[in-house]
Amino acid sequence: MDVALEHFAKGGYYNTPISHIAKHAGISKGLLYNYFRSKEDLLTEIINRSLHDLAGYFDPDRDGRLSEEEFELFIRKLFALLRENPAFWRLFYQLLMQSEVRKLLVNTTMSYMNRGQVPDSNSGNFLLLIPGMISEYFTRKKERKGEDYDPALEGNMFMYTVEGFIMITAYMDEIDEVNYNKSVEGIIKLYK
Amino acid sequence: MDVALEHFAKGGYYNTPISHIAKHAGISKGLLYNYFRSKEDLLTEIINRSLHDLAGYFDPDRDGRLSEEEFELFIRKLFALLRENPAFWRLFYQLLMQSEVRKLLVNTTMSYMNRGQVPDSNSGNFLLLIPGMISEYFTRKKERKGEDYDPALEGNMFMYTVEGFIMITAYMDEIDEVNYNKSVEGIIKLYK
Amino acid sequence: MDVALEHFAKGGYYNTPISHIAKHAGISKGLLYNYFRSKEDLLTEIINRSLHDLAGYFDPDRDGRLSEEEFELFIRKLFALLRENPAFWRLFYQLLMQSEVRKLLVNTTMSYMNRGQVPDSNSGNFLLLIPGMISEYFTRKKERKGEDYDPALEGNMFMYTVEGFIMITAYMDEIDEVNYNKSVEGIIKLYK
Amino acid sequence: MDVALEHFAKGGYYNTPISHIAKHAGISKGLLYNYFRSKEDLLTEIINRSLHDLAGYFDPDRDGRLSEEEFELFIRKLFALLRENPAFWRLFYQLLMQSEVRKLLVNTTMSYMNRGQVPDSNSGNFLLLIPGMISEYFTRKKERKGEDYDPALEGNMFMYTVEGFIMITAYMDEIDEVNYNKSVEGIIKLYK
DNA sequence: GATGAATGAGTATTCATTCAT
DNA sequence: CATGAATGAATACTCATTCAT
Repeated sequence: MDVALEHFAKGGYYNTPISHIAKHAGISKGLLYNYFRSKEDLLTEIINRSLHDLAGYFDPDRDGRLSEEEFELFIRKLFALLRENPAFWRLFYQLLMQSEVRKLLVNTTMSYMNRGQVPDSNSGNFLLLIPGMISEYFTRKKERKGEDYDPALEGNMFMYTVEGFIMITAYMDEIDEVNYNKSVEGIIKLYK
Repeated sequence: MDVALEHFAKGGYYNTPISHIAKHAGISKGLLYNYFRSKEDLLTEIINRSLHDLAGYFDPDRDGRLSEEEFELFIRKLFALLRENPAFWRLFYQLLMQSEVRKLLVNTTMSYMNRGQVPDSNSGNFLLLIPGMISEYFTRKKERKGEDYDPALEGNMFMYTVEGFIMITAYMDEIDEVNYNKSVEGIIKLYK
Repeated sequence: MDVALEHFAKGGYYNTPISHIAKHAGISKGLLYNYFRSKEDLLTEIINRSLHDLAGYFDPDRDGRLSEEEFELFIRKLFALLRENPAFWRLFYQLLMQSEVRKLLVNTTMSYMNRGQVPDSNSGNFLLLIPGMISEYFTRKKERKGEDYDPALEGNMFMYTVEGFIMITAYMDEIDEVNYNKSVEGIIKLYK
Repeated sequence: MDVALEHFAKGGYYNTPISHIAKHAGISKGLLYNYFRSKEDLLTEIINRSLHDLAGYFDPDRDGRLSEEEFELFIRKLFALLRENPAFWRLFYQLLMQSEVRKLLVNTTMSYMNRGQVPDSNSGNFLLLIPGMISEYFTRKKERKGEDYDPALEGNMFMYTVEGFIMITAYMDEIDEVNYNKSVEGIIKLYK
């Protein structure tokens, strides 16, 4: 699965032959098909594994609402995962960009991230997959910020920024430590 | 080309057979090959056409630097183009997400957007393709904003936000007018 | 037809698209099809034209037998034609080398060269297409040469040599005048 | 490879679809591509295999010069190979007759036949591929034959004859034993 | 568990030929 | 007479998947 992730992320899922993966993994095609029913099954397993890891980080106390501390923690964890495994994010976005695969992916992801709340499935970004808690967080924040504060706008701006940051960072050949840290702190400062 | 763009954007470039495009365009495969030398040529022509339209909007007075008005105009134009032809942006991002195609695309785009300035080619976002003027804009802005202002960070935050906004908007089934406008004004207000 | 001959000879009949010929001839494909019913028809016309020229040189007095002078003349004419239009010979041999085309070609050629005499059609060389007169010539020559002379062998050796000479000469980038002339005289001296 | 050789020789390399070969060989196209990377690769392997067999027969004692016995042996071996596998020679000549393929073929052959000596590459006959030893043989022969003997002419006449003999024999439907043997002995007697 | 030979449906591309203008 | 847009059958090659061993 690691080898497959790496090659899917680099060459694209449809462009990477199963034989190529088998060869680089040092096994035969036949054996690969003993473990995965199909190429799509292999892909699904890769996605699932990473989403499973991801799911653990959200809403640690499982009360369905993000405190300010949880919000900051959530952002830091998300970005930490990004740095640990950028190949996964490249694959993830690559699939998300293909309209016909996206619905499949969105559904799979939702079963991990969400507990029954169905978001507007038409928007393809990652954070909308866990929209309930996010929008609720910004709604609550209005109390701190006063009348002029527009929670819907702020929530969206936050999502744009995070989405863009993930995408850009995932595709950098190597990450500049200083800029990376400044960006993370900048996002937290602006939207916490 | 319109039919091809539509199908490439929906099903993915590699996943869309040329026969499928020909059929939906109501012509034969052979005729398609009278107009385009190859599938890749068709893709390139589609990209070029849209980039050509795009290129006209940057730096209207051609002095290589963005005034505040030009900056705002640039953002508005960019987002207007996004609404006019979201399919192009879906295709564009789809290709940008595939590491092996990206360099080709980046080079093509650069020849349109840039005048000899070579950006850090490793980051795959759109705005980095016109990086000179953007970073210069934020550097100049420091004079207005004072000592605490970090132009590098602000430039990056701006890029993340725009990138995320384009991506998310391009993939929405239909755009909520109110939210869309609020987002545009929000981005301008925050980063102009 | 000249353009076609040139390209057929260089690139091969099957490898040379009709469009390529039309373009180099400065006409449209459509016009070409006004003059020739098919690609094969074009080929046939080219062959016929050259064979027609060729046919005039054999057996000038039309008595069905070669005198010694006619034999020498025939060789000289044959080799002169070779030098005038080596491209035709390259095309001719090229086609002759393809078993499936050869029968067609052999038949066409025979209708020009021969008057009803059917040679062993299995041997693919040029001279066998006019075998009657040749073999008759060497049979008569036995009278001059005596008991040890084997007309069948001599006729064959003659054919091998001429065939090889044509083939090798037709494919030379440029002909060395001295060697060419020595070869011609050598063949005449040895087999006249 | 045997099936392919047979069909290439009969129908021509460019005219024989790979599917046709696979069908007659009783395997699928896919399997064929497990063994050969491309149609051209299949062709190259066929040529190489036969050239490999051929190469063993030249200059048996590897001293770079042909004795009279070696010369005779060489001719006999060459003609024996011709009878064993005429299809190969038909294919070989067929390719040699196509100007655009010929250089490729000449180079491949030379790496087998030759040890660094580069002949005039423009003439397309087989024997010129091993020209050094041949011309050297006839030069030496002058000592035996006296002042009037022209080694260049004799070498050429020899080549014409052999070339013509191979070509004509390779394309005969069936070989007449008596004529074949007489021709072999005739060539040896005339040029040894 | 492990292999890799074998398959066949699918895909990009070419090209002779037609035909309306 | 002349064009070139249009077609569709043919062809090399790929690759997910199966299965006997």
